[in-house]
Amino acid sequence: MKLSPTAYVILGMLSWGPMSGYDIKSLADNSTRFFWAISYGQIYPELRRMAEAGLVEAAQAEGGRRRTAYRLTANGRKALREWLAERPETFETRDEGLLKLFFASANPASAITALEAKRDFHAQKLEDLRAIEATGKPSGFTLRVLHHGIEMSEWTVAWCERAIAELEKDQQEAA
Amino acid sequence: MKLSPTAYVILGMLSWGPMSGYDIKSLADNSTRFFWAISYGQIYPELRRMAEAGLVEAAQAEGGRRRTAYRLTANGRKALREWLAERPETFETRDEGLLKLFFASANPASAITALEAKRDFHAQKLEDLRAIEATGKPSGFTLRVLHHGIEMSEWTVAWCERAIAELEKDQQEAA
DNA sequence: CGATTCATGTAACTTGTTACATGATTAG
DNA sequence: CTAATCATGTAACAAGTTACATGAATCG
Repeated sequence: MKLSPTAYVILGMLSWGPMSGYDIKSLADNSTRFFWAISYGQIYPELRRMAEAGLVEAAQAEGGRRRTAYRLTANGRKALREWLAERPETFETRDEGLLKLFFASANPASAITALEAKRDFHAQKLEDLRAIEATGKPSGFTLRVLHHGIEMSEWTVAWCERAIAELEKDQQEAA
Repeated sequence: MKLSPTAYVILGMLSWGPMSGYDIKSLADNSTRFFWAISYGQIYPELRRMAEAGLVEAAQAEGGRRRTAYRLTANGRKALREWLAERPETFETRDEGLLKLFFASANPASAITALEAKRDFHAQKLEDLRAIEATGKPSGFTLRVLHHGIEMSEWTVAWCERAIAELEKDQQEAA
């Protein structure tokens, strides 16, 4: 059975304990979203398919709210472990800021706007990641990934600042 | 008329001079692909739609090979300039290496494999970008974007090396 | 003359997002 | 009581990839 990388996000989350689709989405919005976003439109159909394939099973339907928590089956854990052992292949970036900077000769004034937007985006991301760090929850591998995000965002903000300063200097010299 | 970011890649390329769909694809594979990839399945239908909308027009159908080069119309240039002036919003990453590292507690030995694959990917990218730099073609904004890619790749390769070394040290201490 | 490159195009598929609908429970 | 949160789900849409088909021109 071939699963999409997104299905493995679900499997990975369930490896930490039983969870509902809602829990998975909430967790993803505070963690993997920075390097692998997922949406409800994927989660619920995928959970159902994985249940049919025997990779996950309903864990509880306890009192209170209507809610289905899923847990990994032995097959599900095996599928996750096998996927983890394979070399990752997807490393994609869609950066509209770099794209606009790249074509900025058609509108040179837009270059600084694009860089400011890129800087602001990563500054916000940095703030979000530091807030997650402050909760003290991540440890081990997840903490390492968090630190990657923090350091990368710091680097990116600094790069944007530097580029903006250089462009502004160019403008002054041209004037 | 609402255009997809990918359509603006085409418009941006045409702002440098008339080009065929094939030319656009070749150029993109040596430049924007690192932060905004496009495929033939988008280019040809998009060129046709933009021609119908009056943003581009066929420039030549000169002798030799069958070939349609397009150039920007005044409206096309205007659309490009307006898009450039808007704040960019899309900054997305899909990093399967970080994803596997994030869930590596379910298979700890896989962490180093994932990091090595990530390192190798960015080392290859660095090599590609340096080869482009060596052609001496990029200048101005495109050179700045190229340098962003080079510096970011260097940073990433170094980060991976460091993380691998730390994980290997952890393993030794555990043994 | 055979391989490569130039060149265009489409169909099927995969993937993912957005918006909406629905309704229970809980906190203030 | 009412707003927020918990919770599930789908339909329509948007975007993009892959594989394939076709064939001319050029290079060795």
